[in-house]
Amino acid sequence: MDEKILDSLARLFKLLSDANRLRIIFAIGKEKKSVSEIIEATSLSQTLVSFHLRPLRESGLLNTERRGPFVYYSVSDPVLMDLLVSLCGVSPKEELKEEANFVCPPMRFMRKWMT
Amino acid sequence: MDEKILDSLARLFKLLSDANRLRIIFAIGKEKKSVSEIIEATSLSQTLVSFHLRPLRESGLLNTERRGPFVYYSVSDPVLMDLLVSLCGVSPKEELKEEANFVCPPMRFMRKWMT
DNA sequence: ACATAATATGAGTATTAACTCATATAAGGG
DNA sequence: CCCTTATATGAGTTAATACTCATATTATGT
Repeated sequence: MDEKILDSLARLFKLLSDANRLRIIFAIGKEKKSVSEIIEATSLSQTLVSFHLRPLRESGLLNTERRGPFVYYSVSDPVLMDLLVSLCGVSPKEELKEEANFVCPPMRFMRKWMT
Repeated sequence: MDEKILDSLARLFKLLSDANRLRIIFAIGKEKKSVSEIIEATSLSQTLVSFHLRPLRESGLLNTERRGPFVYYSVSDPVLMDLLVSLCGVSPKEELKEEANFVCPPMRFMRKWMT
């Protein structure tokens, strides 16, 4: 059993294990959102949003693109968004729910743990 | 967007976000393993194993069953094991790999993040 | 009842992660 | 060049989590 793999799996789960980071990811959804928009949507402080954006960006879960004074963040892999929407049964944009309704066993398992 | 759901999702990810807890879950696999066997398989100290078993048990991810002086732990939902095996591409028992090879998008996404 | 093996737990320490504050950098407009 | 807005970052604090040690509990055999 390779220790490296366990570590990287634990790292991925750790990135997703904070409610504020999840809020931020949900706020971005499948669009490109500037930091200001994320702050507005989440009601978190600017510093806290930037603080959480860092590990999400550095791990590669989020992409950035600067346009003038704004930095736009987006979820690198749309499937991550589908996965979270599917797990939570709630989408920032209602129409996302359709395409996100995964019915494979892993999804069913995880959904069981949502209260 | 319901805050409760985000919290419970974060909690589930948190349970899976520690490499030692993953080691313990992998050590159990799809069988029933006594604490002694888990200690032996993981080379972690007795106290540390019991320490990590507690939240896994209390959250319901693991089941317990006492037989004489031994307490046997098992993974409550076999799909969790499939999910982890599928993500890591490594199984304690080789034959598990077959049935664990999920090809749905969420799995492909997560697998991308394993180094 | 005592000795031993298996497991759990309370209390303390240490490490890490989350958060805040002040300040820095970057861009655009006057 | 200065001023304003947008974002990032270093340093410090607090809070949570991982770990250790000593000891408690539960069960079994004698």
